[in-house]
Amino acid sequence: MDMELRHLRYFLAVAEAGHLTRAAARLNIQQPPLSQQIKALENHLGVALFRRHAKGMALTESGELFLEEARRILDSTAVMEQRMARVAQGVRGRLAIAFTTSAAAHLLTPRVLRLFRGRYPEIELSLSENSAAEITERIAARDLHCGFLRVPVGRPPGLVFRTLLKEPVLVAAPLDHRLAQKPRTGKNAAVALKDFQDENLILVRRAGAPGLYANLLALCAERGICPNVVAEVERMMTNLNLVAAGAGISVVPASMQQVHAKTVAYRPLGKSIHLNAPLNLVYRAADETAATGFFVDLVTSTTAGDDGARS
Amino acid sequence: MDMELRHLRYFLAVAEAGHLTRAAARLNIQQPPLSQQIKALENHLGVALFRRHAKGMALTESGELFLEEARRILDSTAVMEQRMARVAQGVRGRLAIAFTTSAAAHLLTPRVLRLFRGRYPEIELSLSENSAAEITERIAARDLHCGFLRVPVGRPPGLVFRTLLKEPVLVAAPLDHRLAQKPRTGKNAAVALKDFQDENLILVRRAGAPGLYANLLALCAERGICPNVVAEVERMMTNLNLVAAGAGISVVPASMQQVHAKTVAYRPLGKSIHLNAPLNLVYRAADETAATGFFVDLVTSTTAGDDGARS
DNA sequence: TAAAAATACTCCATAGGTATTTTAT
DNA sequence: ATAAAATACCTATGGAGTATTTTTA
Repeated sequence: MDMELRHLRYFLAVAEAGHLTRAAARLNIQQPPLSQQIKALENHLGVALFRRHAKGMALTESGELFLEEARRILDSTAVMEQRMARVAQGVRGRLAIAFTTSAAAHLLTPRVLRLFRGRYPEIELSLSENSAAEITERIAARDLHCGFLRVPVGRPPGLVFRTLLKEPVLVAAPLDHRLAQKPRTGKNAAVALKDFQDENLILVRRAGAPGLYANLLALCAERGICPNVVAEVERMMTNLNLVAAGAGISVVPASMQQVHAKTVAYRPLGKSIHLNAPLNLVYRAADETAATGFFVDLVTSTTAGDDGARS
Repeated sequence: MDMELRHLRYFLAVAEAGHLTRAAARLNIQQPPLSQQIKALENHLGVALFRRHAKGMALTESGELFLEEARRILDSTAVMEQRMARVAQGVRGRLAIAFTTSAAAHLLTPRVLRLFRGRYPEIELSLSENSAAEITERIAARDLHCGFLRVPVGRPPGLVFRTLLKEPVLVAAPLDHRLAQKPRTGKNAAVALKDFQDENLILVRRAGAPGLYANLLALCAERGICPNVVAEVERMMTNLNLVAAGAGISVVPASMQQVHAKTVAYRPLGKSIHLNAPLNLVYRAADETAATGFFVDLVTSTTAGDDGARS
C-alpha cells in the first residue's frame, strides 16, 4: 500500500476527535471504512497509532510522534494549495525583465518596477541588463518575459514592440570641448549638424541594424557631412565613459544626462535635426503568463499620454 | 477531487521524464490513466502544469513553481516514513525518566543515562526530579516510563520495582558535632545506635510509608533509644542542608557523600545496625514502549553483580 | 452491560487497462 | 508522416456503505 494524504487527513480527524465514530461523522463517511483506513495506515507504518478503549481511541506514544509529522505535512500541502491558487490568479509567480543600459537610465524604469512590486508583492521580479539583440532573442526563447530597449533590432515573429515614448537626443561632449562652451539652454545652446564635420565621433555598434547611430550617420551623409568615427562600442555606458575621457563626442537619449552628469557636457541638437530616441517595451504576443499581462498593462497605463518630458 | 500524494508522485515522474509515456513506464502504469491523473491535478490546481508538444511535455512556469512545492512535500513524507520506521523499531521516540533526589545522587544514574544516549541517540530523554510518591503515581498514569527511587512507597498494581543495589547508610553530622570528631575510617569511626540517644535528628517525612527513616526509628525503639526529632522535611537535599547548618544529625545513603561533601561529616554505622538503602528502578510491567524495555535491559545489565560498592 | 471499535460482506466509484483518435511538428 | 498525448470505453481494485459481532471498561 502507498500512503496517501487521505490517510493523514483521516488520522488527524480521529486524533482530534479521540473517537472513531465522531471522526467518521466529521469526515462524512461511515465508521467501518474509517476503521479500515486507520488500520491500513498503522499496518503500513508498522506501529500502533491508537490505544482502543471502551469510550474512544487515544493516541499511543508513537501516535503522538506521528501526529506532529502528519500535521506538518498537511499544513504544508494546505500552504501549497493556497500558493498555487494565487499562481492560478496570476498574482504569484516569477517575471523576468531585462533592460538595455540606456533603457535602464530612463526614470520610467525604476518607477514602473516600484509600482509593480507594490501591487504584486508575490511576483518575484528577476531583473537583468543586456544588449538589445540578446534581450530580443531571449524573449523569443521564453527565457525572459519583457524587455526595455531603444531601437528594435531584428523582428522575430510573435514579439510585440510597443513604443512607450520618444525623447530628444543630446550631444555629449567632454567638459573641455569646444561644444561645451555653448550655453546650456536657449537658442545658442543647440548643436547644428555641421558641428559634426571632422569631429571625433564615438558610436554604439549595431551589427547591420538600424538604430540611433545609423540614423545620425544617415542624416550626416544626406547633408554631405563627414564625422570622424574614432570608436565603435557595445554599450552606451562605454560610450559615455569614452566621451568623459575626452576621446570624442557622441549622442545619447536625453534621459542619459543622469549618467556622467558631472563629467560630460550635454547640449541639445538643432530643431531641424529630426533625431529622437524611442523607448520600447518588448514581449511575446502569445505570452500566457498573467504576470506579463499585468506588467504590460501597468507600463502602458503609466506611460499613457506621457511623452517622456519628465525624464 | 481531493489532492493525493499519488498526484504529486505522478507529476514528479512526468516532470522528470519530460515525457508522459516514459513516465508511465517508470510508474508501471499505462499512459492514458497517467494522462488523466495529470489532467485532474491541473484541473484541481486551476493551472496548466505542462505545455504539450509533439515530442513530450515541458513544464510551464506554473509547473516549475509547482515542482518545487511537490518535491518539498514528497521529500517531507519520505523523511516522515523513515522516521516512523525507526519509531517502529523502537530506536526513535521519547522516554520520560524521573529520579528522587537521593537516587539522582547515585553515580549509577548519570552513567546509565550516558550509555543510553550513546546507544539510542534518536530517543529523546525527558528527565525530571520528584518525590518517590509522585514518581510512582505518574508511572502508573503513563506520564512517565521509568523512575529511580529508594524505598518503594505504595505498590500500585502493574508496577515493577526492581532493586538494583543496596548500599550502606551513613550518619551525617555537622562539622563541629561531637560525632565529627571520630576518625573517618577504622573501628572507631562507627557510630553506635546509643549515640542517637537525645540527639537532634532530622528526618525525611514519608506520610505513613515505610522507608529508611521509619526503619531507623523502629531500630531505636527496639533498643529503647529516644532520639529528639527536630525536623521532618520533604527532600533528602533539605535534610543535608539542615545538617550542614548545624540543626542536627541525620542518616543518608552512602552515595550522598558527594552532596555537601565539604560541609557535612559522614560516618559509618556500627556493624550490628542492619540498615541499608536500596536503589529501585520502577516501570510498568505492561509498558509496550520498546524504549522502556531497552532502558530496563540496559540498567539491569549495568548493575548485574554490582552491589553499589563503586559509589 | 453499554458504548465503541472491529469484522464480514456488499456495492460502487474511480484508478487503471485496452483500443483508437487527435494533435503537433 | 510520425511520435506522443488525448479520448472513449471497459475492467477491477479497493474505498465506502450496511449489518453484525467483538472488545473494553
